[in-house]
Amino acid sequence: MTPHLSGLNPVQLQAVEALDGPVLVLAGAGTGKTRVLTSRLVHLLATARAMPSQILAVTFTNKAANEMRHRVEVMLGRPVEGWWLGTFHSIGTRILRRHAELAGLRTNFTILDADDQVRLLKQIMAAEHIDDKKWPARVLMGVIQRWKDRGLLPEQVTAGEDSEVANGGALNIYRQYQERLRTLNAVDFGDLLLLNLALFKSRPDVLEDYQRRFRYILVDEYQDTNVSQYLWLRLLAQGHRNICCVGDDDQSIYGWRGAEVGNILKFEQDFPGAQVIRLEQNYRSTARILAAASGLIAHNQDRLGKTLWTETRDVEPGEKLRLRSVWDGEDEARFVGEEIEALQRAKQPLAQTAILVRAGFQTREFEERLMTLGVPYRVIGGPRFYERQEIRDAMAYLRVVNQPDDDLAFERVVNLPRRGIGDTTLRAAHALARAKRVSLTTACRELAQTDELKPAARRALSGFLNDLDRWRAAVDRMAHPELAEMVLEESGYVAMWRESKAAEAPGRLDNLKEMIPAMAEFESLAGFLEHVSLVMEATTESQGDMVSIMTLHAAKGLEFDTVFLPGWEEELFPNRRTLDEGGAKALEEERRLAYVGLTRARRRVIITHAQHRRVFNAWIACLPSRFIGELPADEVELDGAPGLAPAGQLGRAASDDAPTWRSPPRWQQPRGFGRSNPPLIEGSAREIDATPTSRFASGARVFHQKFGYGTVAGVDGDKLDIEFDKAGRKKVMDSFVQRATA
DNA sequence: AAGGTTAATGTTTTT
DNA sequence: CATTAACCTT
Repeated sequence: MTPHLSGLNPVQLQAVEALDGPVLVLAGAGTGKTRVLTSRLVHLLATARAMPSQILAVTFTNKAANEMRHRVEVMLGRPVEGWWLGTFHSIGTRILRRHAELAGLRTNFTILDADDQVRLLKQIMAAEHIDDKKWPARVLMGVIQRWKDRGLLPEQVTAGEDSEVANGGALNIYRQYQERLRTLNAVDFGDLLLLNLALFKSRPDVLEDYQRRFRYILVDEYQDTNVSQYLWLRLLAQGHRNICCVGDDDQSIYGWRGAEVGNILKFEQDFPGAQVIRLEQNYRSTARILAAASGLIAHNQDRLGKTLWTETRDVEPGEKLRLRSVWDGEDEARFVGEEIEALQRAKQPLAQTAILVRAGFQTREFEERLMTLGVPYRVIGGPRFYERQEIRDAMAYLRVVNQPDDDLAFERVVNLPRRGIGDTTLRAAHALARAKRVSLTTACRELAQTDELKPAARRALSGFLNDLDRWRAAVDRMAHPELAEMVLEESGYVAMWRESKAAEAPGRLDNLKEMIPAMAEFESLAGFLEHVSLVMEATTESQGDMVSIMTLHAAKGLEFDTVFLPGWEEELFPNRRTLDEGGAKALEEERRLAYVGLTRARRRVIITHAQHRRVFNAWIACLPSRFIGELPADEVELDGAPGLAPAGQLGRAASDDAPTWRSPPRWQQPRGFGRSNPPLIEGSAREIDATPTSRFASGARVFHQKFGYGTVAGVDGDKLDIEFDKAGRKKVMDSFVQRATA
């Protein structure tokens, strides 16, 4: 047997060897998915079934693509040249650049990021007199993005779908937005796929060429594809029909970004005669963790159904999951910190420990605690290098040099540092640009020729345009890192920070210095700019033995010995806002997120829920997440102070009490209703929807569990301003205090 | 054109 | 509370 096939279990082997025809591999968490993917690619190449250039392998992240490339090359023992391996977006870009002129673009088109998109939209909305207050640009952006996710160009959006947003003007804005992008010789992320679709539609000959080319297509994380990606794949696969999609419907957590679980659920209908292979043997987690995760995810309706199992099931089930009830966020961080120190004392590597949270803001308390304890940690997915202000500014300079029509970049730097090109000048330029349907640079050039501007402004503008011309002339005769250095110096941008007295100025200069050598890795300025647009993340993988803190979304695909899952509370997780927006479907996605969290753990899971949390400036009572109630009781042990734990919750579905997502959380229901626990704290029932009026008036003596006795100093709806005897003046929810008894 | 003040607004975010 | 964007004043 060939070496790349050895060590695979029978089902994995089946998945690797099923090369022809449509194949769906349902790969549960920890079942060796990556192994199968890479082996399949190696199998294709090793058996010479396909040349590298005939293989299309698509992933969602650059990380996944890089890992796949690396593992295939290691297994094969040689580098692979010329294959189409990359993210949906990078391959979409590659195809689009080859045929740019057919899509109304030039080859050097710019890829805009979310920030630029919003700024562009704001401009269009302002011109259309749409109230930014009523319809924030971000919301409209979301609407447009969603259309793009579904593969819809403006002319394909049906009138009925338009009405709800921006008084029926969203489609109009979308149309203008697309027009404007073409003028700017720019695309956004959605376009990278969408314009591929349009290209394939208008030029069947081009499509046919790719259909012939890609004899074998491989797709990772298929459950996360949106409609546009799905259509793209389906078109490309129509030639040879050798498409293999790998995914796990239970790990679909990007629905809010347009991913359609439906794509994976209906694969067999889309590709008749498809083989469906289920990878169910888990090599990662203990039997207990698997049982808990399976028990939880069984509460979802929309799933293909898989049962994960492990060979050690009966022999050594592993530790029970631990459930800990804590007083508040601070207490939670303290508890997690202590547990981590205990692991440290037990000589467990910190790198095998992770804290996985629902939302980014939750990381702060853990960071603070670990910092105090001196436990090394890293936060994954924080603010990224290329999102820093100074880097974005520098990038804008380079963009505008590389592509003169990139208005958003132009606007960003035209008066940075200040060179006397202010509002008035720009307003005139904008007006001219809009009237003539040209880019801002072009408009500015024209403006500098007329005497519409005051002499000072005119001189400043001409000066800047001359600089741009000079820099552009240097693109071909200078190495791009040197060019960048020159641009940043001559523009006065670096000087601006050098002279700045701001505390963060030195740091910003350091970052700029760091950027220049990083550019040398790319063959050209354009190559560097594309990398930044498509990859965004800095390649500096910090190493060392550290605890990882990240969101559940960021944790997908990773694994750790010990996983802490804090914040398992109603409202936070499942997230209230998500539920409000997405209903029952969203609840299932939240549950999948919980499932992803549990299945990251190899040996140990510690779940916590806080009884109170500070939300902005008020304290609120929190109930344990319904997901806690959905965990099989046998697999979980209650940890710590008895009485505080949600006894009686465990092992029965908490969602029995709150069966639908619309029903209010249990603590809002009348006392004694159903099987609800009595509130842990007297008076913790709180009104949400009704306009709240406080039971208390100014001057009332009250008692608070955390802050002790105090006097009500002011009442604002259900919020009380209380002067506490010991804790000082605080704003507190009405529901959180009781009348002082003494 | 620049700086300072006030008001709004707080999930997840592979590309 | 803490951050950011919009606004208003000089």
